[in-house]
Order: sequence, then C-alpha cells, then structure tokens
Amino acid sequence: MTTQATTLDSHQLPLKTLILNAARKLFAEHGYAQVSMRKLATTIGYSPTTIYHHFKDKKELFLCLTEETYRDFLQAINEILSVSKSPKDALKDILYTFVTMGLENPNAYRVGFMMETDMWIKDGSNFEHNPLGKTMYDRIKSCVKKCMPPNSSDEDILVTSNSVIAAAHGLTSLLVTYPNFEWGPVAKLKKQVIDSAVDAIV
Amino acid sequence: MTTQATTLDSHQLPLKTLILNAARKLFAEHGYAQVSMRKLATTIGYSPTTIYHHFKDKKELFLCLTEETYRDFLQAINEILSVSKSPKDALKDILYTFVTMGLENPNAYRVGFMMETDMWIKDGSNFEHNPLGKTMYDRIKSCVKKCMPPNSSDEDILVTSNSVIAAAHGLTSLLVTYPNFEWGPVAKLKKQVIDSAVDAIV
DNA sequence: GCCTCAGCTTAACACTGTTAAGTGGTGGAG
DNA sequence: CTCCACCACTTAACAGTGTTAAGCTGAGGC
Repeated sequence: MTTQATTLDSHQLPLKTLILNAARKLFAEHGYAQVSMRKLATTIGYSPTTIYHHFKDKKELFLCLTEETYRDFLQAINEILSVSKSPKDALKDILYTFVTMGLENPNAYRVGFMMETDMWIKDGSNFEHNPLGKTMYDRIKSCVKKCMPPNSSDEDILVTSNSVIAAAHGLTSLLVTYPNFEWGPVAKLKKQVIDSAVDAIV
Repeated sequence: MTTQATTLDSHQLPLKTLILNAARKLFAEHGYAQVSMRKLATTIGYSPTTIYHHFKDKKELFLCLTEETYRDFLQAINEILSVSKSPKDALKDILYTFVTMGLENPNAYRVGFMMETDMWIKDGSNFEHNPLGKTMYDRIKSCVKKCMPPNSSDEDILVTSNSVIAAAHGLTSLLVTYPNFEWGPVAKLKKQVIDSAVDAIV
C-alpha cells in the first residue's frame, strides 16, 4: 500500500485513478457495454491484466464510478439543505438540481440510477445498497416529511416521498434515454413536473 | 414466402415465431445481455446460424419483440379510449394501465421504454421512430389536450403531456429497476403519482 | 434418375471478460 | 558488489460472445 503510493507518486499519478479517469470518459462516451477492458487498457497504455490488479473485475470498476456519482449528488443536496429555506422550496431546489445534474452528466446518471445492477452483479450494489445512495434518498425523504402535516403516518410520508422522486426520476430518465425526442422547452418541463409533484403534497 | 409457410405449417409452427417465443421468454427471465444466440438456439433445438436466416442479427430479433410491446400498450390505450369517459378519467385510466402493464411485464417495458437503442442500433429504432410507439404517444397527448382549456398553446400541450408521461414513466421505471426497494404500497403510489400529475392540469 | 434449391449445419473469425504463469527491473540485505 | 526478494507488469491462454462463409442434405419437379 505505502510502497505502492511512493513508487507511483514519484512517477506521475496513481495508476488506479488513471484507470478511473479513462473509464469514466470512455463509459460516458460509448456506454458500459461498448467499452472493453482491452480498449480501456490500450487507451491508458497498459495491458488488460494490469487493470485487474486494481479492480476485481469490470463490475467493480464500474461500481467505483457509481460511488462517485452518489457522492456528487449527495453533496449537492447537502449544500442546498445547508442554506435554510422553507421545506417546499428546499425540496423543489433539490429536485431541480437532481434533474439538472442528471442531464449534465447523463452517463453518470444512467450508471447511478438506471442500471439494475442486481441483475448482473449478484451481491447487490444499487443505490439502495450503497450508503451514499441511501443517505441521499433519506435526505429527500426527510425534506418531504417537513413539507407534510406533523401527524402524517410513516406510510404516507414514504408514499409521498417516493411519488415526488418518481416524478423527478421519470423526467430525467426520459430525457437521458431519448435526448432527441421533441420534449419541448426543458426548463418549462422541469418546472411543471417538479411543481405539480411538490405542490400536490397536502 | 408461400413455400416456406406451407413447408413449415405442415410440420408444426413457423420457425420464426418459435424463435420469437423462446426469445421473449429467455429475455424476460434473464435479460438481453445474458441471452446468447447459442443458448437461444439450443433451447429451440437448432444451430445458432438458423436464427440468422430469420433475423438479420440479435438486434433485429430484439426489435421484433419491442414492436409487440408497443402493439400491446397501444391496444390497451385504444380500448380505454373506446369506452367514453371524461378526458381526465380516461387519462388517469390510461396512465394507470400503462404503469400496471409495465410492472406485469417488466422486461417488455425495459425493452420498449428504457433502452436507448440509438446508442447501439445506429439506424434509430426507439419508440420515437416506431409508428406504433409514436401513435401511442400521440393518443396520450391528444387525451391531455382534451383535459386542457381549448385555447391552450401547442407548447403548453406538449409540455403538459410530457410532464404527465414523465411521472408515469418515472414510477414504472423505478419499480422495474429496483423491485426490492421499500417503495411502500404500490397501489397508493400509483394513485398518488398519477393523480397529482393529472390534477395539476389547469 | 438426376438436378435444383431451400433449410439447416459445420467451422471459423474476431471479439469479449478473465486468469495462471512468467518476466524484468528495482530496493534492500549480506 | 552480489544476490535475493518482491512487485509492477506482460504474455498467452480459456471459455464464451455475435456473426458469417461455405457446405451438407433431403425433398420436389422434370
């Protein structure tokens, strides 16, 4: 560990982050399935096997990028929450930022929120299993709670929170999946989707 | 064409539909990437090459199934519209059915509405390029239009229609992607998402 | 009986993720 | 200075993928 760091730092850059940077770029440009370990290896100028010395397999490499996505989203949410506003305004802000960040970084969004990793990665590693992902979800939920009457049941809070998230996610995933469709003015769309979801809260 | 039909009908079943049936089942069970042409071939008792005599490649096979999905959804929508109701009730019905059908047939939904086929299938074959998919979309849009004031602008109609669709799609895709997450009572969730989206229409 | 031809198969190509085994050079010990 | 250990890295291979060129086979028409 320490020896590795010294050896590599003296040269240029930890190989692990070099791999991650290249992978992020390639995945974002071509998509997960289109990037082979060999291609990734040649773009960084190493043999394929070298990657396997830093990541168990292609999935783990992919999950490292997922982790980063969750971290970014969570940080954005925390920043919004740190600036005190009315709960509804904060919630709208969060959702708006969520959608905006997703559209700015479509591949990160896909990786973090649109891939049923359980299907191919047996040991479950979705947002629901990731601490950062879960924290993110809980932040939104507790913000929704603050928008609701104090005597609301847990079930109502859960359902309302999930409804609001579903609306925001629906918009983002549609725009990310079909970017060329005639969606109309995106800003208006964002506003309408988020407002109608949040304003529907009793 | 005709000779093929006679030859095969005399035996049992057109090979093409036999392939489609097997593929639909396998894709639904294991997912697109997990089903190889060889596996598909062995389950129907033929050599892999035989499949290529009926479908240009794996993508085309996949797109045939997509087509079926759109057909099913469109038919359901048409049936709802044929029973005359208030536009808002019809719209809610349509969205509710849309979500329900998606949850009942997750893999068909994924195939039809969650895969950015443009990314891997160059000659564009998403719902936006598919006549049935487009018709489906237009049916919903015209139903939304009927829910709005008669003097609404085209842009408003477009945005409102897309907002409503985003909400329904968001819920469906979330439940399909993360079926094991604690979503709360699904029926309630469906109702809340759809009602708040539709009732937000001015 | 022979020819045609459709339906199907065999065998191969170029790729994929992944790993066992090996290489080469640098750092430290004697 | 020599030798050894170790570690970053590579080569070569395995088993699997989508796909296709070429060949087989057996039934129908002349």
